[in-house]
Amino acid sequence: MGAPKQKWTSEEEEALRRGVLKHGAGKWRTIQKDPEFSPVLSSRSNIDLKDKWRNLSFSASGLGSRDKIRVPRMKVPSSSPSPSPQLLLLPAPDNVVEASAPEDIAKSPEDDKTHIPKYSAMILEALAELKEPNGSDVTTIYNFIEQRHEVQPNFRRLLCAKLRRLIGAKKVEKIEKSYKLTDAYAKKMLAPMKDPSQKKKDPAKPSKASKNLGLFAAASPALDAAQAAAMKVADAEAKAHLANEHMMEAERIFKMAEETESLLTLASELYDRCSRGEVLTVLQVAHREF
DNA sequence: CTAGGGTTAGGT
DNA sequence: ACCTAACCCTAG
Repeated sequence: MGAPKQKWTSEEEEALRRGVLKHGAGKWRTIQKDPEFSPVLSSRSNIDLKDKWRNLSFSASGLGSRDKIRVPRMKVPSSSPSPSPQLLLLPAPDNVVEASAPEDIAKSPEDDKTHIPKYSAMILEALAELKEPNGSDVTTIYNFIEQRHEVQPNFRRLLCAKLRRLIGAKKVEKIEKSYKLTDAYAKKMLAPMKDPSQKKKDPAKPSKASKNLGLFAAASPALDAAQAAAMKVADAEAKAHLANEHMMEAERIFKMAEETESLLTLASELYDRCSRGEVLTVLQVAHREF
């Protein structure tokens, strides 16, 4: 009657996404009361947030006029052609950006010839997309990465160590208790938009995903990436839910790994500081707390 | 307060 | 006619 339906605006959606990244899915009241989002979400209740997030997650992973498999229950078929029945596969191959994204972003030819797997790439990616002017705190970064990729349970500790290294490499700077990309490095990332092989995605996008994505893609390329991120988030959410049991097991291992990890972090930090010319004694290090 | 099932309005 | 998104209700 009075208010037929109040459709969600893109600002509200964006605020919701950022809220989930910052506080985690399920903390609807917290998100709604956060001064960062409350102006945008003032007309939405915590329940509205929850429902909207449910819709977003659903259409992102369910994606489908082709298949209406809502909750696909894989029963480990003995003669299935699919080699990995555990993960849900999207029917449309063209909109799967997959983990190639982080590599693109953090591709620096000459910087570290040593190891540095893709974890640092994930961090840079997270900072680039969160792009908070005052930097993002560790929890925000952690949540972002944890929802987008599946990480080992001890990742939080690794994260601190990696951040220190990135600061040393002048790619990241620390403000108060938050981290952000340095201006110099942020520019380097924005410049190359990859070669023509990237091109446009298939114009024949399946169903309504294109409706939502199209809005943002036209506005800004960065938001486009954020959209892709959001889809990954939703996907990761689903996986995380399914992998709940595995996580409990992982938690047990985490307990064991934690002590080992402390040593690794210590070593990593030592290496970091020594490589910057600091002279440390074992005693100094021993007095440091974790 | 949140999660989840259920209901209805709007759009194709 | 069917599908989705917003809204509502209720148990935990």
